[in-house]
Amino acid sequence: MVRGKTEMKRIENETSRQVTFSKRRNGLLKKAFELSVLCDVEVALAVFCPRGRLYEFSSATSLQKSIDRYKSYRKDNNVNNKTVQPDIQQVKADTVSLAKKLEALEVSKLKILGENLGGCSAEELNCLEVNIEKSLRIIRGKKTQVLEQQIANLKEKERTLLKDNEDLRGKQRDLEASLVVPALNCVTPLQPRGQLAPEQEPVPSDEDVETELYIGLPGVRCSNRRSGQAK
Amino acid sequence: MVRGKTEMKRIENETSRQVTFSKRRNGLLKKAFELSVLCDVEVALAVFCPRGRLYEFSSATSLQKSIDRYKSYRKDNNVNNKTVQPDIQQVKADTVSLAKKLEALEVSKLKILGENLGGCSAEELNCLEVNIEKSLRIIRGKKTQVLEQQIANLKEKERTLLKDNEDLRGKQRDLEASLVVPALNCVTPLQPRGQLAPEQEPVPSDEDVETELYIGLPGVRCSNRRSGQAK
DNA sequence: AACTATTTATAAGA
DNA sequence: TTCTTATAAATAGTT
Repeated sequence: MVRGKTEMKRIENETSRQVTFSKRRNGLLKKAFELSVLCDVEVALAVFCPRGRLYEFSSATSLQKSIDRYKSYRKDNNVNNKTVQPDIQQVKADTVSLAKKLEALEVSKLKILGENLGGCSAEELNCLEVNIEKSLRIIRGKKTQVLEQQIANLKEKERTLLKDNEDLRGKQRDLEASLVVPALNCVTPLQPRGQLAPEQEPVPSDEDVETELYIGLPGVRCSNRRSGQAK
Repeated sequence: MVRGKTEMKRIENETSRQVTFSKRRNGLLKKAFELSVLCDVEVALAVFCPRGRLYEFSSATSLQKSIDRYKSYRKDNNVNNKTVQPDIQQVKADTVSLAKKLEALEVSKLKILGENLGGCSAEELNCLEVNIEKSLRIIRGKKTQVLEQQIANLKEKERTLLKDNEDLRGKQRDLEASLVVPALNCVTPLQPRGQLAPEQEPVPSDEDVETELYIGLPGVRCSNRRSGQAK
């Protein structure tokens, strides 16, 4: 909040975390108090610090009273036995409900995937077929779209590479020229493999020059002898 | 705190108090959350608004859990609480787990149905396509099977009915014969309605015979009077 | 703990 | 309710 936004995650430095805890805890307690006074509402706050201490605030006469009110709000007003029970039942009910939804969804998915079709009527099967055909169309469309994008990207890359090649060839020609003119007896330069346009064929020199192009296989040489030719 | 310090006492203006409550409540909840995250401590907060609603925050899985921790802190942790608490947590964990599964399944189903394909790679789309094509084959096969079964059933029914018809016609012919031979003047027998082949047309008798076919309507009799006939 | 540069919170108005 | 704005308050890092 100051001198650079604080990232909303646990402060790793122990001391720093301790200091911040102290400051912010007070701030929070103060704010809780102010809210309860200004707006005339009941506020209960408990902060459990790591080393076991407890900081609490309640605008009611005690936090216990607030807890009781909370329980009352949660409709489990009774003493111990029943205090937690309804809550657990609520949660269990939620779980059961979720489990049912999950099962229904699983059955539905299985049917869509063509499994577990035992009890399906012709009508239901037809409905499934229609939905799946539609889905297939959509998915194929999306796939085409994705692939076309990939192709477009690759073509763009190809264009860039071709242009780079062109530039390199140009530079190479310049270099060749600057070498051929001052020293006619020392010519044939290395060529990039492949994609050589005819006009980029190395100019045969009058000299007995052996040019070797090496490809990446060990022991395999690609030689381009001109010895006999020039004679 | 702004445009003139706010006096720390109940805001008397109803509307103003309501607005301030809303704003400060949010601020307080936010601060409680921040404290719990930054300092890695458990914070529990409950605000009871005048109109009965409850706003709560707990960095634990639930405010109830914080209350239990509070009780434990206050050394009034009775047996009941201890026995029920782990259970409730177990059930809650189950619920969370189920909810996650449910969500994943929903996403998966949507994708299969061609919706929500935003982030799919070409590979994923291909996989979907293959699965769906397979499913489509299965469903179409099943559909064919169901329809063929229906056809088979109908054919079987037809066969049965034809056979019944045949049997009935045979009985009819027997009856006819037994009636025609001993008493030539007493003929027209009951005919099954419809589906009468031409050769089964009742042989018109020479006698003045009144034949009535009764159908199942109340008050309608189906008599085959022969009284005059026998005279 | 005190200081301060900044960020946040928020009261009032729209 | 939500947005805007001026200003009060909170607070991170420093001393």
